[in-house]
Amino acid sequence: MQKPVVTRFAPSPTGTLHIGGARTALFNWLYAKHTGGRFLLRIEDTDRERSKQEHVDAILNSLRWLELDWHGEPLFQFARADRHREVARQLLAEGKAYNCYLTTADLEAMRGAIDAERALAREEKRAPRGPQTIQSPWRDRDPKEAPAGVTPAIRLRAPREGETIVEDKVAGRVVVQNTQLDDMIIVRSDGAPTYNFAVVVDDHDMGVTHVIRGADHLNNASRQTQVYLACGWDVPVWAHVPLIHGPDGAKLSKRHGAQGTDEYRAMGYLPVALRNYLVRLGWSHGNDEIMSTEQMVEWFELDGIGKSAARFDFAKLADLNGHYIRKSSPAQIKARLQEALPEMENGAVTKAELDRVGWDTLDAILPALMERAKTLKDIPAGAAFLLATRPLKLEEKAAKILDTDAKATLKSLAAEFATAATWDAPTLDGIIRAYAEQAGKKLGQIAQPLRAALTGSTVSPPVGDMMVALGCEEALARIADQAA
RNA sequence: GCCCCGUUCGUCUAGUGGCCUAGGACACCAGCCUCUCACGUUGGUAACACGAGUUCGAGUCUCGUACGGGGCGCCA
Repeated sequence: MQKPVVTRFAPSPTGTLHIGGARTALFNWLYAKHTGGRFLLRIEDTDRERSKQEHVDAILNSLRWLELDWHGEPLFQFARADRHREVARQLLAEGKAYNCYLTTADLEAMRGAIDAERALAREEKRAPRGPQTIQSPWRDRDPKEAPAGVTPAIRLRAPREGETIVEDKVAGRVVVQNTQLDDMIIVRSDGAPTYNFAVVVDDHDMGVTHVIRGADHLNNASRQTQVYLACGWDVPVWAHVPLIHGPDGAKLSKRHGAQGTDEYRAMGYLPVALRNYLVRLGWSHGNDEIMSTEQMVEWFELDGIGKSAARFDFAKLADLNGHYIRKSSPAQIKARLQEALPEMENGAVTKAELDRVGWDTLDAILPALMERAKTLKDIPAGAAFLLATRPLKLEEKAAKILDTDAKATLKSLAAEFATAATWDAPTLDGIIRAYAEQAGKKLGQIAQPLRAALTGSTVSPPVGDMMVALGCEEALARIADQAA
């Protein structure tokens, strides 16, 4: 029987959840769901300087927001240092690792010598001589010769001949000559286990069967393979996912606008849209673009992952987001908005305003706003006319529309509206249409001045909807403000 | 510099030797719908990096070149 699949996401809490990390987490989550396996979380907090609890919280929050649930409690890597050292001791006892008494100064000197030889070789147009990696003499030296007072680092006794092969589900078969790999340090001289070692021990202990992570770790995979082999453990299935680049093709960075998942929330993107966008970045299932989470789970396979890096395209994300906003219920959007508004630009002010007048004020116009929104930000922006106070400030174009003719139209229209039997959109629309017909004018000649008077703008939801949202009194007052 | 990886429309991608006069989506352009905007809808512009080879036949296989990315720590 096939072992049940165990995947994991292992972020370092040195910042917020990077959008690339979000995709990695999504892929791991999807694959676990797809195979009926488990998705685990491990916090790689061994960098004591940069690891912060606030970052752990931020990452966990982003994962929850994305609705990527993990199995059990997150494992903290730093807390497992004793276990890592124990495995290292075992390797030492078996002769698969050794104490290395090289000092930092020694290493610098050796690297300097290698660089110098390489430079010389280039000049003389010949191949560089001697080892091209750090080769510790302590690999073969008698430990009795150890200098007094120097605490050793522990190095893995890696094979110096042959090759190390990584069978990657995405990259394929990656072969690295062992001469390229030095004896990696697994425990530092201060007793702290190194990343490439701790990762292997943890993944093994957690029972991880599939390591799905960024392609920036592909080189690490060969080193880690050597650790697995030394320990006599099964090597997991590797899948190194190509990185996400910014729109200009360079590594996604601050300059591109947003790297943190929390920033996308603040920009008004829906988790369902972000998931759909992210899953199509580097993975495909035929020509399917829009897919439900259920479909993603059903379809997600490792061999659907592409080999090349993808550029982030905000326009496509926005399109997807608009789609999912339209598919949501007004209640869902209202809830999302309440959640995200405090994080948005000027959102706190808008939220205070809406809290004051009551969120129900939005109800009449929300569906019309959702129809037009690309991000949640567009909702408060589109509802701004509701919160505005008379007399309205007119945009230049709006002022232009309100010429003498238009003002006269508004005046006679106001009288018609005052007779409305009920104040709802169909009735009001009916009045507008009847008036246009009777006056022999196009609808636009009536609706545009109305729009200008109601909003001070030339762009808005349908006027009928807005009049209902504003209420009879306010709507008529705004029309009267602009009427001749 | 060394090692590893990649390269199909502007972008994300389909494509696993003949179904490709290369398909879809976003973006863009034009039309329709229409009270503006948006939605929807119809159509359009637009790509196999380059060069050799294998083959009856190559976007698909091989090699080279160019370009891009990643990695070279007692960081993670």
